[in-house]
Amino acid sequence: MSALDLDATLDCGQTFRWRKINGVWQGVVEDNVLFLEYNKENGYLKISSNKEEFRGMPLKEGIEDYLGLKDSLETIRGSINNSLISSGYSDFRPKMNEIYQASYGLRLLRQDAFEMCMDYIISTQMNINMIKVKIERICSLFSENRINFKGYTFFGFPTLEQLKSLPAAKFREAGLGYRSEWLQEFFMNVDCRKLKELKNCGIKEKLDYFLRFKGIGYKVANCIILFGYSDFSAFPVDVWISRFMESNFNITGNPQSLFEKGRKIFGDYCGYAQEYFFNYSRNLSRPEV
DNA sequence: GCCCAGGGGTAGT
DNA sequence: ACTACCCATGGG
Repeated sequence: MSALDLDATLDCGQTFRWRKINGVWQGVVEDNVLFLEYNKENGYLKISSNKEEFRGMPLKEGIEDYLGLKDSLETIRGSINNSLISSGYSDFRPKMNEIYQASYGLRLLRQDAFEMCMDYIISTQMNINMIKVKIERICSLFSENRINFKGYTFFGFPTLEQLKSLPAAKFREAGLGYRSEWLQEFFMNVDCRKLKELKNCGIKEKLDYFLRFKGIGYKVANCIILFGYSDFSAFPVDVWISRFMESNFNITGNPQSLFEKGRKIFGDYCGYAQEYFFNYSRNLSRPEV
């Protein structure tokens, strides 16, 4: 088993439907309920689910894919380091090595693009705990998606058809504020076939599609592309990344220009670097996970 | 009461 | 292209 930091992976702002209870991570991924327990000493990952399979794969194989365990962290870090050198930023390397240490075993999940669209439209100007609560509130509107597992109740992620049936007022009731109309319009206008086609497209084409929706700007679009398509050339810039780039690398600018700079400096795996930065910065500002 | 959160739209330069 | 201001909600 390759190196894995399950706590960092499931609690670094890339996913919102996981919670840790009595040492066990409980999560909902699409319509799968998953319980994960990781033993750091012997590297054993205990998996339970309401289903035998995950995304058409045997459970173990499917979860290892979901967790990004097939990513070679050495390859990724090598690529980032090479990019630092070729872009003329080799003086960043000591700081990067410190960050690698702090985020060792953090992996980017293979998540669903449609699910990420809703999650990150909601995420606008909200903290992570609030995002989790709001998403859960929307999911629980559909009692037909209820899944009972090991004495707990979960809700599978709603389909587009289900979400289309919600008027903006329903989102208001759920406490989504000014994001309500964005969500309603998104579900009315999104093209599921296009979402699938984008898997074979470059980041510019993906950006071009998502930026047309109200409520999706540069940051949200990059999150969808990074977390929903596992396109590691995306580089979302939020307040944390913005502050991090300035205080550690003395790089300033608006989010769009930081996106361009991040891509140039950190290269093909800048999305991985970005998540290391986010995890590193956020851990410094809170006492305990 | 204040400030802030994985920002974005809009109107004004 | 850049800036200033507003936008709901809830927690510290």
